[in-house]
Amino acid sequence: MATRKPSPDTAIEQVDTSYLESLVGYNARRATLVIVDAFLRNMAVYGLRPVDFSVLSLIAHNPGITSRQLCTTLNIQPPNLVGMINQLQRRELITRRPHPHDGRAMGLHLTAAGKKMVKQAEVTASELEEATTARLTVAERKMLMQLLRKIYI
Amino acid sequence: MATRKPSPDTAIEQVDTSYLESLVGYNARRATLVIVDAFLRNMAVYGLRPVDFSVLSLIAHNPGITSRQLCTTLNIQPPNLVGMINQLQRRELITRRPHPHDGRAMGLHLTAAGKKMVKQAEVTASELEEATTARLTVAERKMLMQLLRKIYI
DNA sequence: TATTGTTATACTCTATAACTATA
DNA sequence: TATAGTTATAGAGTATAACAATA
Repeated sequence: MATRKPSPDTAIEQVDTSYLESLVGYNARRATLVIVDAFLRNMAVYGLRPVDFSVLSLIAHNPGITSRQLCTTLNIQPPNLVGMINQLQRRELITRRPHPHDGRAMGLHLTAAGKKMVKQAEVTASELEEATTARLTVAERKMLMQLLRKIYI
Repeated sequence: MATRKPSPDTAIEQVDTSYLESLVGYNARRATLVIVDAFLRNMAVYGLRPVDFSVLSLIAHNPGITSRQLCTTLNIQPPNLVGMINQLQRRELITRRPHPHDGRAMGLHLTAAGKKMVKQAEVTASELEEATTARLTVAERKMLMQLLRKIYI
């Protein structure tokens, strides 16, 4: 029979994480890290990090969106978006056009190459969703997202 | 009637995030950020970040745990833990004692002050759990953690 | 030969202050 | 006066290489 009560200066064989595992935040963070890791690996072929994918996808579904709107939607500080947008433009995935009503702003649009990449990347993202939630049923996956939204919305 | 189909160079009034919201990763990350933000605010009185709290709590429930075990459990790189441990020791919340079986390692233990702080901090963490999951029933909260664990374990 | 703890270091991510041009 | 976009910069977080002491 193994010793149960840890006496002073006893080595820990198995780490007890039961307390941390009783916290939603701990579980949410661990799950997020696993998904982000898988995302980084699978999106590397496109040269896209999660944030780049989010930006491109939002431009795809919102042609003409401004940098400011991207910042608000994705919780990015404006100075931190500048470099990303410049890089996406240098890679000829997006273009900047004058905003129709606001001379200060620029509307962001995908190039043909950008559209093609987003299309492919979204397919990869879907496959990734399947893989990371492989142990969940369709109903459970839906339920999980509903519960998560109840926290952040 | 409002214009429905966005023509070239049309301003985006309302950003359509429906695609991103269909991804588990996006929802998990957003929820995690909300919880971490709340955690940072509420734990500031103790001078503890989430990682400091996790470290102290693991030492509390696993007296004698080594740095290496903390790193493995929390997915921290050993060099990045050194500073945290030093700081917690300087704050007289933990002590390092020789490991009983391994001369290379040090067992980590809470001081009386450390035990007192962990006790209080865990109460605050519980209150925080209540607040961040206020829109979830007890059953939903349990379900959420089970579903998250199915992703990361 | 492998592992624990450590130092030094670099790279990424995120945040703030301040500027310009337009509103 | 306020906002969009930008520059410069600082701080936090995270990663790798290499070392001494011990297994």
